Amino acid sequence: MALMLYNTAAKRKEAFVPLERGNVGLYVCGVTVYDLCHIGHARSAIVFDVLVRYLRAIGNHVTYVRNFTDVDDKIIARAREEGKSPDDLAQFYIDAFYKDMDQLNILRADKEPRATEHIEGMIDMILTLIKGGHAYRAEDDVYFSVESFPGYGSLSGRRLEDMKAGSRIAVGENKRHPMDFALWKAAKEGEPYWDSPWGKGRPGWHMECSVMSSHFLGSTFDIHGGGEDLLFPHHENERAQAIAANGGDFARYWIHNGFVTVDSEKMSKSLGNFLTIRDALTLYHPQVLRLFLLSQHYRSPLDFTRGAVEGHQAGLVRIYRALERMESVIGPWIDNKDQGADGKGGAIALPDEFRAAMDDDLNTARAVAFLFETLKEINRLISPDSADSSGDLSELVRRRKELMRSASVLGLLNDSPAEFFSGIKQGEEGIEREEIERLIADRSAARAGKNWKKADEIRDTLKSMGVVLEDGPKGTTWRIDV
RNA sequence: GGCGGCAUAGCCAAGUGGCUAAGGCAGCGGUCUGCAAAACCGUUAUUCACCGGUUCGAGUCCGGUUGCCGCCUCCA
Repeated sequence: MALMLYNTAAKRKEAFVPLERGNVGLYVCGVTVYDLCHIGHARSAIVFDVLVRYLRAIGNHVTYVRNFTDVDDKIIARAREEGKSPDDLAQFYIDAFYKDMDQLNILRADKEPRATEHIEGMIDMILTLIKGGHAYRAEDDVYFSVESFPGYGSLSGRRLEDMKAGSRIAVGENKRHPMDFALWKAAKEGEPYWDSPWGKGRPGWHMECSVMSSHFLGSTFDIHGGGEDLLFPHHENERAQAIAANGGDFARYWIHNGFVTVDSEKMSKSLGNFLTIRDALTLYHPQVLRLFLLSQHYRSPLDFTRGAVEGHQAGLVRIYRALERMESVIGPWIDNKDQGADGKGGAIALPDEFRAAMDDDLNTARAVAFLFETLKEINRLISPDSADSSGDLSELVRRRKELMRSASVLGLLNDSPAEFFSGIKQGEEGIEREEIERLIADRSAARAGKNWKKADEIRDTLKSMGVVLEDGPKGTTWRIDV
């Protein structure tokens, strides 16, 4: 079994072989911190979170680098609007990023550099590019010369001639070629700046990723990821300038996740369908969102609709109910040292079917299907009329281990059933425990007297309060309807 | 205009030329239950947008048609 990944650069699935056996370097483009993260950021973060967890689960040591873009035109504009300093604004949204991503059970990267921490490195790279004839100064700006780099366009499958021909890009007065892009931008009045050989200014957008990825992972490293929209121009430019400056191959595998649409529309502020993670979390439990976002292949576009998400909520509730029942049969699930995908050590044992799905370009949809197949087995084993239920529990223990280990690689089922159900219940504050218990006691008395009419009335009353009853051999239990 | 992607059941969705087209949600029938709920069992696509072609064999490959979407400008 070997992990196959779709490499955008090759336009096909390739066997993933790291540069150094057992050691993987991964760089993912993070966010520009000028606003709250939306559901599309969540998808990207989750996809690469799962990639990291899986790479570790199969025994790799992973160095995961994810940046924050904290200097940028949008940040400057937004800070000005809010009367804050760009630094304060950036810090505010970095904090918000962590808050949202933590809820979605997204692991921290090993290195989380900010663009502003690497300005010197960027200046050095620009100097190298100028020296090598790949960049030129135009007044106080510096541009990269795309014509100086023979492979320009190969990553995104574009040809310079085509782009020039159909170009909607205005030819900057100072640019030699319309596709040339800024490496260094002179600061205008009132903008943040750093001193440089070209005067006060700030780096162009693509610089940071070239510099920071090379800084932490070397001039040739294993995987570079990001949203598909970053392929061009960002990744194309990032790669061109990095290779032009440092040599090497830059990233060997390029992975791009597909977009999220909301009700079939691309998210945009003008359409008013810009769904932040925060808003989504008021509607759905984070685990539900996570399951939904992993329920289709990462490269496919994903349409966020209420109906689709709620379908997955129903499925997740079913899994957690089974986990709850298992707790009463074989005790709570305890994390063993050898389980979980956060380990730094060797591979963990994963079911073959799960591995086969994940090895196939992280087919999380198939991996999720495996979870549900395992769930069915588990339910069968603990079903009251199951032939197996009386005797051997080792099969159940084994199945649960398979389920939980697989789920942990997906970052799912990390809550206990109790946590999950208390998290997913809505309107619980309006419900009085004592009142419910009293009604149930009344109903039990009625049932004992075979007064079914009264018993059913009480059940209906509770139902209208959002409480569902389950009569079992050990009495009546209740839960909040979800 | 250039480049790319997608069309599989009521809905979401997997499917890497070849046994009976995964899985989830919803629905229906059954078991269990006083009745329910939950769980289990069964059931729900002779067919994969449409038309051709290649092949012994195609949802899977090729060409065309239609429809939807993305990138080419900041974007996960």
